[in-house]
Amino acid sequence: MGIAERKIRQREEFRASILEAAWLQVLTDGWQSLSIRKIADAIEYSVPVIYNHFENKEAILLEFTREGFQKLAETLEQVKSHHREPALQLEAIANAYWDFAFDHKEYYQLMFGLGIPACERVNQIAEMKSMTTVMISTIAAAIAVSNDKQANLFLKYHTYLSILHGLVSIQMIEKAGKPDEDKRLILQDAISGFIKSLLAS
Amino acid sequence: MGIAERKIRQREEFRASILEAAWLQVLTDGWQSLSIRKIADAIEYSVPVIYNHFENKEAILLEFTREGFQKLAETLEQVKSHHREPALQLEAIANAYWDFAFDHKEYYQLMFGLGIPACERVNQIAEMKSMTTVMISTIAAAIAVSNDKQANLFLKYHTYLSILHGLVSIQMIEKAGKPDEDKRLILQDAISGFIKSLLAS
DNA sequence: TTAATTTTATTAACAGTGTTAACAAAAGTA
DNA sequence: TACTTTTGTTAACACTGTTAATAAAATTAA
Repeated sequence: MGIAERKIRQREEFRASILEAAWLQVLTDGWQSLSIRKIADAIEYSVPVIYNHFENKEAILLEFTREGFQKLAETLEQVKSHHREPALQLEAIANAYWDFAFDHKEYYQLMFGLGIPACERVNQIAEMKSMTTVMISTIAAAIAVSNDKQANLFLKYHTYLSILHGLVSIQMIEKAGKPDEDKRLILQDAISGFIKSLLAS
Repeated sequence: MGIAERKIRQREEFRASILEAAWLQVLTDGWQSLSIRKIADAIEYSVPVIYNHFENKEAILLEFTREGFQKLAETLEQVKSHHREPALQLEAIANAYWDFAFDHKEYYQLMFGLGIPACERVNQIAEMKSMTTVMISTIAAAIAVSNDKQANLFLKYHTYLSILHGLVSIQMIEKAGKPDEDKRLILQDAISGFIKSLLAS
C-alpha cells in the first residue's frame, strides 16, 4: 500500500509550500513582518494547519537560519577550493562571506539576529557623532605618528569600529561560553593586530 | 505667572517617569518585550497619555539609543584622556568599548539593533558547524605555514569571524552610503591586516 | 458498501500588541 | 461664574501568536 508513502510525500510538499510562502513574505517585506496569518492566507489554508507542520513561528525562522548557514558553508567551501595557499583562501573566503551577506541580506540578518529597527534609528542620531569623533581623532593622531601618513583615515576608522562591533556581537551571540579572561584575549589580539598594522604599514 | 513654567516642569517630569518605567521594563525583561501598555500600567495612567509625550514606541526606543551613544561617547572620551600615545589610546578605547557593551547590554543591543532571537536559535544549529569548520581548517593551514606555529587557532578563528561579521553588520546599519568599491576596500584593508599579522607574527 | 476510526482542516476564541477617535474631567483664563 | 484649553479615560480598530472545540474528509475494518 503506497498510501502511507503518498501521505508522507504530501506532508513534505505541504511543509515545503509553507516555507515557500513564508520565504516570499520575507523577501518582500523583511523577516520582521512575517506572520503566520499571512502565510496561511498565501497558501489558502486556515491558520492552525501551519501548526501541524511547525511547532511555532520560531521553528519556521529556525528553518531559514539553517538553510542560510548551509548555503553559506557551501559557498565558502567552494570558493576555498579554488585556491591552494591558505592566505589566498582566507582572502577568498572573506570576499565570499561578504558577498553572501549582501546577496542574501534576509538570510544573513536572520542568521545573526540583526534586528534592523536600529537601522532607521541609528541614522537619525546626532549623539553617535560624538563616539565617531573620539575614534576618528585618535586614529588621526595614530596615523600622524605612523610610517604611512597617507593612510585613509575614514577607512581605518571604519575598520576599527567594525572589529570592535564584530567582536562584541559575536560574543553576545555565543552568550554562554568562555570565561572573561579568554574573551579579553580575543579583543587584545584583534586590536593589537589592527594597531600594529596601522602604525607600521 | 509661574503657571506656564510649572506646567513645562510637570510635563518634563511626566516624560521622565515614562522613560524611567520603560527602562525598568527593559532591564527586567529585555527591550524586546517592552510594551506601551506595561508602561502605562507602571505609571498608573491610561495608555494614550504616553502618546502625548512620545509620538510612538519607536520614539521611546530612540531616546534610549541616544542615551546609549551619549554614555558610550562620554566613557570613551574619558578613557582616552588617561593616555597620551595614540596607540595606547586606541587600546584603552577598545577595552572601554568592550566593557560598555557588556556592562550595558540592553543599551548596546538597542544601539546596534541586535535582535537576540537568533541567540537561542543559533546555538541549536548544527549547520553552523560547517561554516566554522571551513574557516578553522583554513586558518590552521595558514598557521602551519606561518612564523608562529604556536598561534592560538581558536582565538584566530574567532578574530577572523568577528572582523567579517563586524564589517558586514556595520555596513548594513549605515545602509545607504558609499559605492560598492569603497566598501570592498574596507574589507580588503581589514582582512589583509589580519592575514599579515597571522602569517608574520 | 457500510460503520468506526483516524487524520486533517475550520471556526472561534484567548491574550497580547501599537495606535487613535470620541468623549469626559480637570485646570486655567476671561 | 462662564468659557476655553489642556489632560485623561474609555473603547475601539487592526493587527500579532497560539490553541481548544468541532466539523469534515480520508482511511481502515467489518
